[in-house]
Amino acid sequence: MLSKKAKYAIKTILFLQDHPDLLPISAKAIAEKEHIPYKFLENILRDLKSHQLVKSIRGAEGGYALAKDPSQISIAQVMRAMDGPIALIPCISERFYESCAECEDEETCRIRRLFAEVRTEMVEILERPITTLAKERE
Amino acid sequence: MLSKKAKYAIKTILFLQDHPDLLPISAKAIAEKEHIPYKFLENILRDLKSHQLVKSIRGAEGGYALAKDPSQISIAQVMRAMDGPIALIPCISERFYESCAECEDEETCRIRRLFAEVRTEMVEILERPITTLAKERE
DNA sequence: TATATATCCTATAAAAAAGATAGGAATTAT
DNA sequence: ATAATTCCTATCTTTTTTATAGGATATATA
Repeated sequence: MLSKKAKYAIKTILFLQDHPDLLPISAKAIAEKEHIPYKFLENILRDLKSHQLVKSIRGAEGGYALAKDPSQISIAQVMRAMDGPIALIPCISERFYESCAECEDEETCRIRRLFAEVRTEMVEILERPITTLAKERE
Repeated sequence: MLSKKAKYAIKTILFLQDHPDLLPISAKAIAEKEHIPYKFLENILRDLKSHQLVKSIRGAEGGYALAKDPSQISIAQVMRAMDGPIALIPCISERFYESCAECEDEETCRIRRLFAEVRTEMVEILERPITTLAKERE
C-alpha cells in the first residue's frame, strides 16, 4: 500500500496541476484544501522540491508550483521521492539497490528473477505521466 | 517493498515446490534450509494454511506440503495472505476494501481513478502462476 | 503405552517505520 | 517594521513489522 506521505504528495501534485496560477500556492492553502497536516506537508514539500518535482518561492506571497509540466510527472517519480524503491525486493531496484543479507548468488536467485520481471512491468505502468491516467473520462 | 513475511512465504512455497516428496516437510527443516526464524515461520505457515496455499500433517513425521499445484499459485495469492491488499490505496481493493476517511465522493475521486487503473494492471502481472515466472531460462 | 517429534494456538516483547508536531531561523512583499 | 512565508533540525507518538515464549494437541514408532 501507498504511504500516507505519498498519497498526500500525489494530492499536492494534482492540486498544483489544477491551479496553474501565476502566483505560487502556499503550504498553508494546500494543507487546508486537501486536509493534510500542515507540518507534515512542509516535510513532504521539501522532499518534492529536493526531487525537482516542485519549485518554491520564499517569503510573503511565496509558495509552491510544479517544477515541470504535468506531462513529465509520473506516479513512479512521486513514489520514489516519498517511499523509495518501486521494486518489491531491494536487490533488483535500479535506484535503491541493496543486496539481500542471506543471498548467496544473485545470478541464480529465483526470487530475484521472479521479481525482476515483475518490477520491469510495474515500472512501465507507474512511469506513465499522471496526466494520461488522471484525466477525466467522457 | 515486500515484507519479510511475504518474502519468507515465497521462499517457503518455492522450497515446497522443489521438494514434491511423498513425505511432508517439517517447519524445522524449512527454517534451517531457508534461514528463516523458526517461530516466525510457524506463524507464516499457519497463515499460508488458512489461505489454502499449504496443507499440513500433524504429529511425528508430520509437516507441510503445497495444497495445490504450483501452476495454481501466484505471487498475488501469497502477498494477499501475508500483507493484505495488492492495490496501492484501500478504496479500490477488491478483497480489502476500505473507504478513505476524508474522501467525499469516490465516484469523482481522481486519485481513486488513477490507482484503479494501476491496480488492474498490477494484479494482471501478480496473478500469473509463479511457475511461469520462476522457471529457469536457457 | 511412553517418547520424541510435530503442528497448532495465544500472547507478548522488541525493533523499526510511519505519521505527526515543535520551535525557531531565514527570506521577502507590503 | 511587520506579517507571511519557506526552510531546517529535532523529537515525539503511534502503528506495523519482526521475532520470541510457552505450552496444548496430535501422531508415528519403538
